[in-house]
Amino acid sequence: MAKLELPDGSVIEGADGASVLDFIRQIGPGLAKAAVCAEVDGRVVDLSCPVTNHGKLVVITGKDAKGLEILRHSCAHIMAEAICALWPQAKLVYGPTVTDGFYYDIDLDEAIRPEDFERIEQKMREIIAADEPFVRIEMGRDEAAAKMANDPYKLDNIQNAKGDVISFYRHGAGGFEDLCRGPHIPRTGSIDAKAIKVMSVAGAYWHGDASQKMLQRVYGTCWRNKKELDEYLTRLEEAKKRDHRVIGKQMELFSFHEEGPGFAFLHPNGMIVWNAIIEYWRKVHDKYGYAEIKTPIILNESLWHRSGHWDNYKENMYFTTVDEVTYAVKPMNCPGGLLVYNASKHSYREFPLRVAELGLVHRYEASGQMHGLVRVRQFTQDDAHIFCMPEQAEAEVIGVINLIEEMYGAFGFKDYRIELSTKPEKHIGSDEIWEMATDALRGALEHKGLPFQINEGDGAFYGPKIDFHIKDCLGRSWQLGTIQLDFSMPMRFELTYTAPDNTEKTPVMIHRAILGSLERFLGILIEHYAGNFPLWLAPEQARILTISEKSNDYAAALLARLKAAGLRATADLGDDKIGAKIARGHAERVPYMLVVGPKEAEGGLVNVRFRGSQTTQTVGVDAFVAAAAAKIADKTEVLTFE
RNA sequence: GCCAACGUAGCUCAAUGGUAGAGCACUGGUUUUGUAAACCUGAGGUUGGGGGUUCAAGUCCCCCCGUUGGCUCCA
Repeated sequence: MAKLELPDGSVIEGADGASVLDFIRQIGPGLAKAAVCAEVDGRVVDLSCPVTNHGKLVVITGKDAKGLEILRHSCAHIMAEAICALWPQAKLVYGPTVTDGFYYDIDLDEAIRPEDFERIEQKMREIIAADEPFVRIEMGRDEAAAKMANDPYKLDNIQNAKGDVISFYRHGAGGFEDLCRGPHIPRTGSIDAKAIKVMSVAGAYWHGDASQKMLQRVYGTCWRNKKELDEYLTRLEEAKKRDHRVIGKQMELFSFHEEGPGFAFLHPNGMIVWNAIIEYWRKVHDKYGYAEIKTPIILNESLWHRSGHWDNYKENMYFTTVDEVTYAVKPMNCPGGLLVYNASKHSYREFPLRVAELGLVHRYEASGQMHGLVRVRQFTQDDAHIFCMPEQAEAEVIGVINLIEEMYGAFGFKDYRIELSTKPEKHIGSDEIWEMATDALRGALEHKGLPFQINEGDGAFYGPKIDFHIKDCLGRSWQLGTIQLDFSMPMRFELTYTAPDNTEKTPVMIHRAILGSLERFLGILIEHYAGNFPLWLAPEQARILTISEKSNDYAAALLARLKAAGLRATADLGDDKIGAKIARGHAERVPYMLVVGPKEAEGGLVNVRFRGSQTTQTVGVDAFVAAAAAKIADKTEVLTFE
């Protein structure tokens, strides 16, 4: 007799070797139908798995996160079966689940096109309708390797598989079979045929290695039911509406042109947001004791030999030659900053020396990498270099973290992840100096009580670093800030300072960025706010809408009053009806619409309509100006008045 | 850079190989309006660029540029 204990402590018994499903049937037919897999003693197994001895049983259904993942993984196999039925010469490579779906990498000379998706889905629905069982076949590694001797991909998978038992799954009338660790759903019919969709196809290198063959990666998704699939598709639509490239056009924030691929053109509206960010940035940096400099964009090639960029980075740099002298367009700001440092002699008494630069850099990225403002070839780094003595490093890093917390908070990013990257194999500098630097970074994080993840061996060749990844309102992660200790540059540029003992020493250099790339940060902000900027960032903060042209004089006086108060305001004096003006104001994401007619003119009032809302509120002009000023000062996202 | 798809008016999109259109925006006019789009009118295009096939190309073929989705890389 075999026994299984349920989570509630009750025990069910069955014949030795009976399947997990046989046991679950004892609990109830409904559960047996809903079950996709089971956990026996913490190990996830197929329902067909025989039970011997005693154990603990947890039934997994599609409702569990684990169950959904199994549904998707099995769905990847069903898609593979469908593709093999349509293209018998297709070779299967690897088909894992990913967030919200799955993909299957396929080696096939004929291109799979979006027009083929419907055919693939149709075939998948047939396979699901046939409700064939998933049959697990186990064998030893050698036997499996012999079986797959003609398939280099599966042979590779067998070699990389953990454990001694290699398993295959067979389903479908045609005897479709694929190497897989499992577990899988009991029958193809366990999947809701209305809840699947083939999403896209893209190229992917085998093993992610650009020197290997390019495979076709077919992405699909699978949900518990049609409702969930539809919700997912709606979510994608919503995300698309937030796309900063779409909103950037709608709000006339920026544009791109063939004449400068990867170079953003900022329009007047975009510049307002840009300048608001920078104005705030300067204020905070002043508060934290930074000086600001500006160094040239184009510098003699020799500088880049000295900095090491020419050796490590020249494929990504732009060059220009004038009068037979070659110049490089800077990909980083540090070499210029070091020339500024070396322009005068330094004492430890000046330290820590914090020097910031909003530096425009160019990096030649491969064409396939560009993406709106988020990935460009020209961008502005909010850079800074801190020069200090070794014993000051940790306190300086703490100071940078404080600055980061303050700035991210102002933009509504409360949730971020921190990673500490340590010494890579290829590095310069002694182990002692690496240890000192890594301790400084770790010590700063521990002093702040911040949780962090360690990326062993992922630091730059010149020093360890801390990276900050923020989460936006859609839960997507973006790397923004970075703090790096650099041992290379101070030596290459022979930086010195006079130490308390009157000897010349090499300073420690901290290289840091808070927002990373301002262009990219603007793109992230647009998506984070879906274009609904808080008042302090909004290109147009208030718009006066007249009921008719009879109120134009009042509107003009009101506009002058708002502008005098420093508000970015305009007036819509056209002969459109008020409904049309309001609709346009909402569409253009104006935070405050001030409706004025004879009534308001008489009482010195404005009727305020809030962006995205139907509610209106009539207040005096002074009250409105004061409320708006307070919102701007607070950097709040809330528009409504108390 | 690699694989695939796409590129039509300022924007969003139509157009079996047979005269390139619509909505919004824009021009001029009518209307003087009270809370999510009044009406009329006009203008706007070497269909990304270049070559080819054809009596005829937005549409088919080739090359280039750009964009999109991924891979790789990264701020």
